[in-house]
Amino acid sequence: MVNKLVIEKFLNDFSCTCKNVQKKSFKKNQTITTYIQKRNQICIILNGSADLVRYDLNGDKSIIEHFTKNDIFGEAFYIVTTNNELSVEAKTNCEVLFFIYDNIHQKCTNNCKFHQTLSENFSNLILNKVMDLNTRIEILTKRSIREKLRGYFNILSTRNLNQTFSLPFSLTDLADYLSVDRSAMMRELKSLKDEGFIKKNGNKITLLYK
Amino acid sequence: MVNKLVIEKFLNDFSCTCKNVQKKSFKKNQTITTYIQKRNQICIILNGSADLVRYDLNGDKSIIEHFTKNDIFGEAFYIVTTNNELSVEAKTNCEVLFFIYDNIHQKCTNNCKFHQTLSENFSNLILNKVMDLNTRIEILTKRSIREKLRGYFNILSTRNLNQTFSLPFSLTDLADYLSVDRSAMMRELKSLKDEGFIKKNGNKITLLYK
DNA sequence: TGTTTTTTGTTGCTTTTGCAACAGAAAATG
DNA sequence: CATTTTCTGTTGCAAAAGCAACAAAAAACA
Repeated sequence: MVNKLVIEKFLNDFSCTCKNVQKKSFKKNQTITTYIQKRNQICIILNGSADLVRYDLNGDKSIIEHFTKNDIFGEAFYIVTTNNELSVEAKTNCEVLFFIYDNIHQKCTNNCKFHQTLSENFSNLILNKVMDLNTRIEILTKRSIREKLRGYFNILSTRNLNQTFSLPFSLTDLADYLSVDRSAMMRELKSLKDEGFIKKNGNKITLLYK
Repeated sequence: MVNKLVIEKFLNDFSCTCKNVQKKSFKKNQTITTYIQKRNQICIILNGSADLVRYDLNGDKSIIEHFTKNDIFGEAFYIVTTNNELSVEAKTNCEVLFFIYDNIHQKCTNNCKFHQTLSENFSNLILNKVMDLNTRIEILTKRSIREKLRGYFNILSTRNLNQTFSLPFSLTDLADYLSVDRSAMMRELKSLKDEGFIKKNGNKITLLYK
Protein backbone atom coordinates (compact mmCIF):
# COMPACT_ATOMS: atom_id res chain seq x y z
CA MET A 1 0.00 0.00 0.00
CA VAL A 2 1.20 3.47 -0.81
CA ASN A 3 1.67 5.38 2.39
CA LYS A 4 -0.14 8.72 2.17
CA LEU A 5 1.14 9.80 5.55
CA VAL A 6 4.78 9.55 4.53
CA ILE A 7 4.10 11.74 1.50
CA GLU A 8 2.19 14.24 3.59
CA LYS A 9 4.95 14.48 6.16
CA PHE A 10 7.57 15.03 3.52
CA LEU A 11 5.55 17.71 1.75
CA ASN A 12 4.92 19.49 5.05
CA ASP A 13 8.65 19.76 5.56
CA PHE A 14 9.25 21.50 2.27
CA SER A 15 12.38 23.60 2.23
CA CYS A 16 14.32 23.44 -0.99
CA THR A 17 17.46 25.40 -1.59
CA CYS A 18 17.78 24.45 -5.26
CA LYS A 19 16.12 26.38 -8.05
CA ASN A 20 14.70 23.18 -9.58
CA VAL A 21 11.75 23.26 -7.25
CA GLN A 22 9.81 26.46 -6.64
CA LYS A 23 7.00 27.29 -4.29
CA LYS A 24 4.45 29.96 -5.20
CA SER A 25 1.34 31.36 -3.54
CA PHE A 26 -1.96 32.14 -5.23
CA LYS A 27 -5.07 34.08 -4.33
CA LYS A 28 -8.55 32.73 -4.95
CA ASN A 29 -9.56 32.82 -8.65
CA GLN A 30 -6.00 33.36 -9.89
CA THR A 31 -4.73 31.17 -12.69
CA ILE A 32 -2.06 28.84 -11.38
CA THR A 33 -0.90 27.49 -14.71
CA THR A 34 -1.97 26.94 -18.29
CA TYR A 35 -1.18 23.70 -20.10
CA ILE A 36 0.94 24.46 -23.12
CA GLN A 37 2.92 21.22 -23.54
CA LYS A 38 6.29 22.87 -23.76
CA ARG A 39 7.73 22.70 -20.32
CA ASN A 40 6.77 19.24 -19.04
CA GLN A 41 5.78 20.93 -15.84
CA ILE A 42 4.51 19.17 -12.74
CA CYS A 43 2.82 20.81 -9.76
CA ILE A 44 1.90 19.71 -6.26
CA ILE A 45 -0.69 21.62 -4.30
CA LEU A 46 0.41 22.01 -0.68
CA ASN A 47 -2.76 23.58 0.68
CA GLY A 48 -6.00 25.10 -0.54
CA SER A 49 -7.82 23.83 -3.61
CA ALA A 50 -7.87 24.34 -7.36
CA ASP A 51 -9.72 23.15 -10.47
CA LEU A 52 -8.42 22.00 -13.80
CA VAL A 53 -10.82 23.63 -16.24
CA ARG A 54 -11.27 23.25 -19.95
CA TYR A 55 -12.46 25.99 -22.26
CA ASP A 56 -13.61 24.59 -25.58
CA LEU A 57 -13.89 26.44 -28.85
CA ASN A 58 -17.37 27.73 -27.97
CA GLY A 59 -15.95 29.16 -24.77
CA ASP A 60 -17.87 26.66 -22.66
CA LYS A 61 -16.14 25.85 -19.41
CA SER A 62 -16.07 22.49 -17.70
CA ILE A 63 -14.23 21.22 -14.67
CA ILE A 64 -12.03 18.23 -15.47
CA GLU A 65 -10.37 17.65 -12.13
CA HIS A 66 -10.53 19.06 -8.64
CA PHE A 67 -7.30 19.27 -6.65
CA THR A 68 -6.78 19.52 -2.93
CA LYS A 69 -3.85 19.17 -0.50
CA ASN A 70 -1.04 16.98 -1.86
CA ASP A 71 -2.62 16.38 -5.24
CA ILE A 72 -0.28 16.34 -8.20
CA PHE A 73 -1.06 17.82 -11.61
CA GLY A 74 0.52 19.52 -14.59
CA GLU A 75 0.89 19.52 -18.33
CA ALA A 76 3.30 16.55 -18.13
CA PHE A 77 0.21 14.40 -17.57
CA TYR A 78 -1.64 15.62 -20.61
CA ILE A 79 -1.49 15.28 -24.34
CA VAL A 80 -2.48 18.83 -25.14
CA THR A 81 -4.56 19.29 -28.29
CA THR A 82 -5.32 22.55 -30.03
CA ASN A 83 -9.07 22.08 -29.65
CA ASN A 84 -9.31 23.41 -26.15
CA GLU A 85 -7.38 25.23 -23.53
CA LEU A 86 -6.63 23.69 -20.18
CA SER A 87 -5.82 25.78 -17.16
CA VAL A 88 -5.71 25.40 -13.42
CA GLU A 89 -7.55 28.00 -11.37
CA ALA A 90 -7.27 28.55 -7.63
CA LYS A 91 -10.58 27.92 -5.88
CA THR A 92 -9.20 29.20 -2.60
CA ASN A 93 -5.90 30.80 -1.67
CA CYS A 94 -3.25 28.15 -2.06
CA GLU A 95 0.42 27.24 -2.21
CA VAL A 96 1.85 25.17 -5.04
CA LEU A 97 5.19 23.50 -5.78
CA PHE A 98 6.46 23.71 -9.37
CA PHE A 99 9.11 21.59 -11.03
CA ILE A 100 10.03 20.08 -14.36
CA TYR A 101 9.56 16.36 -14.80
CA ASP A 102 12.90 15.78 -16.46
CA ASN A 103 14.74 17.27 -13.48
CA ILE A 104 13.19 15.14 -10.79
CA HIS A 105 15.63 12.29 -10.86
CA GLN A 106 18.67 14.49 -11.45
CA LYS A 107 20.85 15.10 -8.45
CA CYS A 108 20.93 18.71 -7.29
CA THR A 109 24.34 20.34 -7.35
CA ASN A 110 23.86 21.48 -3.80
CA ASN A 111 22.59 18.03 -2.78
CA CYS A 112 19.23 19.43 -1.72
CA LYS A 113 17.63 16.99 0.71
CA PHE A 114 14.07 17.80 -0.33
CA HIS A 115 14.78 17.26 -3.97
CA GLN A 116 16.16 13.81 -3.18
CA THR A 117 13.09 12.89 -1.19
CA LEU A 118 10.89 14.16 -3.99
CA SER A 119 12.63 11.81 -6.37
CA GLU A 120 12.13 8.86 -4.03
CA ASN A 121 8.47 9.62 -3.43
CA PHE A 122 7.54 10.55 -6.94
CA SER A 123 6.34 7.08 -7.91
CA ASN A 124 4.07 7.03 -4.89
CA LEU A 125 2.62 10.40 -5.75
CA ILE A 126 1.80 9.38 -9.27
CA LEU A 127 0.52 6.00 -8.18
CA ASN A 128 -2.04 7.76 -6.02
CA LYS A 129 -3.01 9.85 -8.98
CA VAL A 130 -3.47 6.79 -11.16
CA MET A 131 -5.78 5.31 -8.55
CA ASP A 132 -7.85 8.49 -8.47
CA LEU A 133 -8.09 8.58 -12.24
CA ASN A 134 -9.11 4.93 -12.39
CA THR A 135 -11.79 5.59 -9.82
CA ARG A 136 -13.12 8.45 -11.89
CA ILE A 137 -13.14 6.32 -15.05
CA GLU A 138 -14.87 3.50 -13.21
CA ILE A 139 -17.68 5.94 -12.44
CA LEU A 140 -17.77 7.74 -15.78
CA THR A 141 -18.14 4.45 -17.65
CA LYS A 142 -21.41 3.67 -15.87
CA ARG A 143 -24.23 4.15 -18.32
CA SER A 144 -26.92 5.88 -16.26
CA ILE A 145 -26.96 8.72 -13.75
CA ARG A 146 -28.37 6.33 -11.18
CA GLU A 147 -25.48 3.90 -11.63
CA LYS A 148 -22.96 6.73 -11.49
CA LEU A 149 -24.40 7.99 -8.22
CA ARG A 150 -24.53 4.53 -6.70
CA GLY A 151 -21.02 3.72 -7.88
CA TYR A 152 -19.64 6.90 -6.43
CA PHE A 153 -21.53 6.55 -3.16
CA ASN A 154 -20.21 3.01 -2.81
CA ILE A 155 -16.67 4.25 -3.17
CA LEU A 156 -17.15 7.03 -0.62
CA SER A 157 -18.77 4.59 1.76
CA THR A 158 -15.95 2.05 1.36
CA ARG A 159 -13.35 4.79 1.87
CA ASN A 160 -15.08 6.05 4.99
CA LEU A 161 -15.68 2.54 6.36
CA ASN A 162 -19.23 3.64 7.04
CA GLN A 163 -22.67 3.60 5.40
CA THR A 164 -22.81 7.33 6.11
CA PHE A 165 -20.40 9.84 4.59
CA SER A 166 -20.12 13.48 3.53
CA LEU A 167 -19.90 14.54 -0.08
CA PRO A 168 -16.52 16.18 -0.68
CA PHE A 169 -18.11 18.92 -2.77
CA SER A 170 -21.37 20.69 -3.59
CA LEU A 171 -24.12 18.98 -5.58
CA THR A 172 -23.38 21.35 -8.44
CA ASP A 173 -19.78 20.15 -8.50
CA LEU A 174 -20.87 16.54 -8.06
CA ALA A 175 -22.88 16.78 -11.27
CA ASP A 176 -19.76 18.06 -12.93
CA TYR A 177 -17.61 15.27 -11.52
CA LEU A 178 -20.09 12.69 -12.81
CA SER A 179 -20.36 14.68 -16.02
CA VAL A 180 -24.15 14.86 -16.08
CA ASP A 181 -26.79 17.57 -16.10
CA ARG A 182 -27.37 18.91 -12.61
CA SER A 183 -31.16 18.97 -12.74
CA ALA A 184 -31.26 15.44 -14.09
CA MET A 185 -28.96 14.37 -11.28
CA MET A 186 -31.17 16.05 -8.69
CA ARG A 187 -34.17 14.21 -10.13
CA GLU A 188 -32.33 10.90 -9.84
CA LEU A 189 -31.16 11.72 -6.31
CA LYS A 190 -34.79 12.32 -5.40
CA SER A 191 -35.90 8.96 -6.81
CA LEU A 192 -33.10 7.19 -4.95
CA LYS A 193 -34.42 8.80 -1.77
CA ASP A 194 -38.07 8.09 -2.56
CA GLU A 195 -37.34 4.47 -3.41
CA GLY A 196 -35.48 4.00 -0.14
CA PHE A 197 -31.99 3.44 -1.49
CA ILE A 198 -30.42 6.37 0.30
CA LYS A 199 -31.03 8.91 3.04
CA LYS A 200 -29.84 12.47 2.53
CA ASN A 201 -29.32 15.21 5.04
CA GLY A 202 -27.49 18.27 3.73
CA ASN A 203 -24.29 16.93 2.23
CA LYS A 204 -24.41 13.73 4.32
CA ILE A 205 -25.55 10.59 2.54
CA THR A 206 -26.44 7.24 4.08
CA LEU A 207 -26.65 4.08 2.00
CA LEU A 208 -29.64 1.93 2.86
CA TYR A 209 -29.02 -0.84 0.32
CA LYS A 210 -26.37 -3.53 0.34
CA MET B 1 8.71 14.31 -23.32
CA VAL B 2 8.71 10.73 -22.14
CA ASN B 3 10.65 8.61 -24.55
CA LYS B 4 8.57 5.62 -25.58
CA LEU B 5 11.40 4.16 -27.62
CA VAL B 6 13.72 3.93 -24.64
CA ILE B 7 11.09 2.05 -22.70
CA GLU B 8 10.41 -0.23 -25.62
CA LYS B 9 14.08 -1.06 -26.09
CA PHE B 10 14.55 -1.85 -22.45
CA LEU B 11 11.49 -4.10 -22.32
CA ASN B 12 12.63 -5.94 -25.42
CA ASP B 13 15.86 -6.80 -23.66
CA PHE B 14 14.15 -8.44 -20.73
CA SER B 15 16.31 -10.98 -18.96
CA CYS B 16 16.01 -10.95 -15.21
CA THR B 17 17.82 -13.34 -12.99
CA CYS B 18 16.10 -12.26 -9.79
CA LYS B 19 12.86 -13.73 -8.57
CA ASN B 20 11.32 -10.29 -8.02
CA VAL B 21 10.31 -10.04 -11.65
CA GLN B 22 8.62 -12.92 -13.43
CA LYS B 23 7.65 -13.45 -17.03
CA LYS B 24 4.65 -15.63 -17.89
CA SER B 25 2.93 -16.64 -21.13
CA PHE B 26 -0.82 -16.79 -21.69
CA LYS B 27 -3.09 -18.29 -24.33
CA LYS B 28 -6.00 -16.36 -25.80
CA ASN B 29 -8.96 -16.10 -23.41
CA GLN B 30 -6.93 -17.12 -20.36
CA THR B 31 -7.22 -15.00 -17.23
CA ILE B 32 -3.95 -13.17 -16.63
CA THR B 33 -4.76 -11.86 -13.19
CA THR B 34 -7.63 -10.96 -10.89
CA TYR B 35 -7.55 -7.79 -8.81
CA ILE B 36 -7.78 -8.74 -5.17
CA GLN B 37 -5.93 -5.86 -3.48
CA LYS B 38 -3.63 -7.99 -1.43
CA ARG B 39 -0.43 -8.20 -3.39
CA ASN B 40 0.07 -4.70 -4.83
CA GLN B 41 0.90 -6.38 -8.09
CA ILE B 42 1.97 -4.59 -11.25
CA CYS B 43 2.11 -6.11 -14.74
CA ILE B 44 3.60 -5.07 -18.05
CA ILE B 45 2.38 -6.66 -21.25
CA LEU B 46 5.31 -7.40 -23.57
CA ASN B 47 3.32 -8.53 -26.59
CA GLY B 48 -0.22 -9.46 -27.54
CA SER B 49 -3.25 -7.75 -26.06
CA ALA B 50 -5.55 -8.05 -23.07
CA ASP B 51 -8.65 -6.45 -21.56
CA LEU B 52 -9.39 -5.34 -18.06
CA VAL B 53 -12.98 -6.45 -17.56
CA ARG B 54 -15.45 -5.81 -14.79
CA TYR B 55 -18.16 -8.20 -13.74
CA ASP B 56 -20.80 -6.47 -11.66
CA LEU B 57 -23.20 -8.11 -9.23
CA ASN B 58 -25.68 -8.93 -12.03
CA GLY B 59 -22.89 -10.70 -13.86
CA ASP B 60 -22.82 -8.04 -16.58
CA LYS B 61 -19.43 -7.68 -18.18
CA SER B 62 -17.84 -4.47 -19.37
CA ILE B 63 -14.41 -3.64 -20.70
CA ILE B 64 -12.67 -0.97 -18.63
CA GLU B 65 -9.29 -0.84 -20.36
CA HIS B 66 -7.60 -2.38 -23.33
CA PHE B 67 -3.90 -3.20 -23.08
CA THR B 68 -1.35 -3.71 -25.81
CA LYS B 69 2.44 -3.93 -26.05
CA ASN B 70 4.25 -2.15 -23.20
CA ASP B 71 1.11 -1.13 -21.35
CA ILE B 72 1.27 -1.30 -17.59
CA PHE B 73 -1.58 -2.46 -15.38
CA GLY B 74 -2.34 -4.22 -12.12
CA GLU B 75 -4.22 -4.08 -8.86
CA ALA B 76 -1.73 -1.53 -7.46
CA PHE B 77 -3.52 1.03 -9.62
CA TYR B 78 -6.97 0.27 -8.27
CA ILE B 79 -8.96 0.78 -5.15
CA VAL B 80 -10.78 -2.51 -5.24
CA THR B 81 -14.32 -2.49 -3.91
CA THR B 82 -16.44 -5.49 -3.08
CA ASN B 83 -19.16 -4.47 -5.54
CA ASN B 84 -17.53 -5.95 -8.59
CA GLU B 85 -14.74 -8.16 -9.69
CA LEU B 86 -11.93 -6.94 -11.92
CA SER B 87 -9.87 -9.28 -13.99
CA VAL B 88 -7.53 -9.13 -16.94
CA GLU B 89 -8.21 -11.53 -19.81
CA ALA B 90 -5.89 -12.30 -22.69
CA LYS B 91 -7.41 -11.25 -26.02
CA THR B 92 -4.59 -12.92 -27.93
CA ASN B 93 -1.68 -15.06 -26.84
CA CYS B 94 0.63 -12.83 -24.85
CA GLU B 95 3.60 -12.49 -22.54
CA VAL B 96 3.42 -10.52 -19.33
CA LEU B 97 5.93 -9.35 -16.69
CA PHE B 98 4.80 -9.55 -13.07
CA PHE B 99 6.29 -7.78 -10.08
CA ILE B 100 5.29 -6.28 -6.76
CA TYR B 101 5.23 -2.50 -6.50
CA ASP B 102 7.00 -2.37 -3.15
CA ASN B 103 9.98 -4.28 -4.56
CA ILE B 104 10.67 -2.07 -7.55
CA HIS B 105 13.02 0.36 -5.94
CA GLN B 106 14.76 -2.23 -3.79
CA LYS B 107 18.13 -3.38 -4.96
CA CYS B 108 18.34 -7.00 -6.03
CA THR B 109 20.74 -9.16 -4.05
CA ASN B 110 22.28 -10.35 -7.27
CA ASN B 111 22.38 -6.80 -8.68
CA CYS B 112 20.12 -7.71 -11.58
CA LYS B 113 20.62 -5.18 -14.38
CA PHE B 114 17.07 -5.38 -15.65
CA HIS B 115 15.59 -4.76 -12.27
CA GLN B 116 17.71 -1.63 -11.92
CA THR B 117 16.56 -0.33 -15.30
CA LEU B 118 12.95 -1.08 -14.38
CA SER B 119 13.33 1.07 -11.31
CA GLU B 120 14.75 3.94 -13.36
CA ASN B 121 12.05 3.73 -16.02
CA PHE B 122 9.14 3.13 -13.76
CA SER B 123 8.13 6.79 -13.50
CA ASN B 124 8.09 7.05 -17.27
CA LEU B 125 5.91 3.99 -17.61
CA ILE B 126 3.36 5.32 -15.16
CA LEU B 127 3.49 8.79 -16.64
CA ASN B 128 2.45 7.35 -19.99
CA LYS B 129 -0.38 5.58 -18.25
CA VAL B 130 -1.54 8.79 -16.60
CA MET B 131 -1.62 10.49 -19.99
CA ASP B 132 -3.73 7.67 -21.42
CA LEU B 133 -6.13 7.81 -18.50
CA ASN B 134 -6.46 11.58 -18.78
CA THR B 135 -7.20 11.24 -22.47
CA ARG B 136 -9.91 8.75 -21.71
CA ILE B 137 -11.43 11.00 -19.05
CA GLU B 138 -11.30 13.97 -21.41
CA ILE B 139 -13.48 11.97 -23.79
CA LEU B 140 -15.77 10.38 -21.23
CA THR B 141 -16.65 13.77 -19.77
CA LYS B 142 -18.10 14.97 -23.07
CA ARG B 143 -21.84 15.03 -22.76
CA SER B 144 -23.07 13.62 -26.07
CA ILE B 145 -22.07 10.70 -28.29
CA ARG B 146 -21.34 13.16 -31.08
CA GLU B 147 -18.93 15.14 -28.91
CA LYS B 148 -17.27 11.95 -27.69
CA LEU B 149 -16.70 10.77 -31.24
CA ARG B 150 -15.39 14.14 -32.37
CA GLY B 151 -13.16 14.46 -29.33
CA TYR B 152 -11.70 11.03 -29.86
CA PHE B 153 -11.24 11.52 -33.60
CA ASN B 154 -9.45 14.80 -32.93
CA ILE B 155 -7.01 13.04 -30.64
CA LEU B 156 -6.34 10.26 -33.14
CA SER B 157 -5.87 12.81 -35.89
CA THR B 158 -3.46 14.89 -33.78
CA ARG B 159 -1.52 11.78 -32.82
CA ASN B 160 -1.27 10.66 -36.43
CA LEU B 161 -0.41 14.16 -37.70
CA ASN B 162 -3.03 13.58 -40.38
CA GLN B 163 -6.71 14.22 -41.03
CA THR B 164 -6.97 10.52 -41.89
CA PHE B 165 -6.31 7.76 -39.38
CA SER B 166 -7.26 4.18 -38.53
CA LEU B 167 -9.35 3.26 -35.53
CA PRO B 168 -7.23 1.17 -33.17
CA PHE B 169 -10.11 -1.21 -32.54
CA SER B 170 -13.45 -2.44 -33.86
CA LEU B 171 -16.55 -0.25 -33.76
CA THR B 172 -17.98 -2.55 -31.13
CA ASP B 173 -14.97 -1.90 -28.93
CA LEU B 174 -15.05 1.80 -29.75
CA ALA B 175 -18.57 2.02 -28.33
CA ASP B 176 -17.25 0.35 -25.23
CA TYR B 177 -14.29 2.72 -24.97
CA LEU B 178 -16.64 5.71 -25.24
CA SER B 179 -19.02 3.94 -22.90
CA VAL B 180 -22.10 4.33 -25.09
CA ASP B 181 -24.60 2.03 -26.74
CA ARG B 182 -23.24 0.62 -29.96
CA SER B 183 -26.34 1.14 -32.07
CA ALA B 184 -26.69 4.71 -30.84
CA MET B 185 -23.08 5.30 -31.75
CA MET B 186 -23.57 3.84 -35.23
CA ARG B 187 -26.53 6.18 -35.70
CA GLU B 188 -24.41 9.16 -34.69
CA LEU B 189 -21.56 8.01 -36.92
CA LYS B 190 -24.00 7.92 -39.80
CA SER B 191 -25.22 11.47 -39.14
CA LEU B 192 -21.64 12.72 -38.92
CA LYS B 193 -21.07 11.18 -42.34
CA ASP B 194 -24.36 12.46 -43.80
CA GLU B 195 -23.72 15.97 -42.50
CA GLY B 196 -20.26 16.00 -44.05
CA PHE B 197 -18.18 16.09 -40.87
CA ILE B 198 -16.31 12.87 -41.57
CA LYS B 199 -15.59 10.32 -44.27
CA LYS B 200 -15.45 6.67 -43.32
CA ASN B 201 -13.96 3.76 -45.21
CA GLY B 202 -13.74 0.55 -43.23
CA ASN B 203 -11.86 1.46 -40.09
CA LYS B 204 -10.25 4.52 -41.69
CA ILE B 205 -11.73 7.89 -40.76
CA THR B 206 -11.05 11.27 -42.35
CA LEU B 207 -11.96 14.51 -40.63
CA LEU B 208 -13.55 17.04 -42.98
CA TYR B 209 -14.13 19.79 -40.43
CA LYS B 210 -11.58 22.07 -38.81
C1' DT C 1 -25.87 42.78 9.26
C1' DG C 2 -27.85 43.67 4.99
C1' DT C 3 -26.94 42.59 0.22
C1' DT C 4 -25.24 39.96 -3.44
C1' DT C 5 -23.95 35.56 -5.21
C1' DT C 6 -24.11 30.74 -5.31
C1' DT C 7 -26.47 26.49 -4.49
C1' DT C 8 -30.48 23.64 -4.09
C1' DG C 9 -34.73 21.86 -5.51
C1' DT C 10 -38.27 21.43 -8.91
C1' DT C 11 -40.88 21.14 -13.35
C1' DG C 12 -42.50 20.84 -18.44
C1' DC C 13 -40.87 19.93 -22.62
C1' DT C 14 -37.53 18.24 -26.21
C1' DT C 15 -33.83 15.62 -27.64
C1' DT C 16 -30.77 12.03 -27.12
C1' DT C 17 -29.71 7.59 -25.84
C1' DG C 18 -30.49 2.85 -24.86
C1' DC C 19 -32.74 -1.53 -25.82
C1' DA C 20 -34.16 -5.31 -28.64
C1' DA C 21 -34.03 -7.41 -32.62
C1' DC C 22 -32.54 -8.76 -37.08
C1' DA C 23 -29.93 -9.46 -41.57
C1' DG C 24 -25.87 -9.32 -44.17
C1' DA C 25 -20.68 -8.94 -44.25
C1' DA C 26 -16.43 -10.15 -42.57
C1' DA C 27 -13.36 -12.75 -39.86
C1' DA C 28 -11.91 -16.68 -37.30
C1' DT C 29 -11.66 -21.56 -36.83
C1' DG C 30 -11.19 -26.49 -37.34
C1' DC D 1 -13.00 -24.31 -47.60
C1' DA D 2 -17.23 -24.96 -45.12
C1' DT D 3 -19.04 -23.49 -40.88
C1' DT D 4 -19.36 -20.97 -36.84
C1' DT D 5 -18.66 -16.69 -34.61
C1' DT D 6 -18.11 -11.91 -34.39
C1' DC D 7 -18.88 -7.40 -36.33
C1' DT D 8 -21.46 -3.96 -38.92
C1' DG D 9 -25.40 -1.51 -40.13
C1' DT D 10 -30.19 -0.44 -39.34
C1' DT D 11 -34.81 0.40 -37.25
C1' DG D 12 -39.02 1.36 -34.03
C1' DC D 13 -40.02 2.24 -29.65
C1' DA D 14 -39.35 3.32 -24.73
C1' DA D 15 -36.73 5.40 -21.26
C1' DA D 16 -33.38 8.52 -19.73
C1' DA D 17 -31.12 12.73 -19.88
C1' DG D 18 -30.56 17.46 -21.20
C1' DC D 19 -32.29 22.24 -21.42
C1' DA D 20 -34.45 26.32 -19.71
C1' DA D 21 -36.36 28.59 -16.31
C1' DC D 22 -37.57 29.98 -11.74
C1' DA D 23 -38.08 30.39 -6.58
C1' DA D 24 -36.35 29.47 -2.14
C1' DA D 25 -32.39 28.54 0.82
C1' DA D 26 -27.80 29.03 2.03
C1' DA D 27 -23.37 30.98 1.82
C1' DA D 28 -20.17 34.59 0.87
C1' DC D 29 -18.97 39.18 1.27
C1' DA D 30 -18.33 43.99 2.11
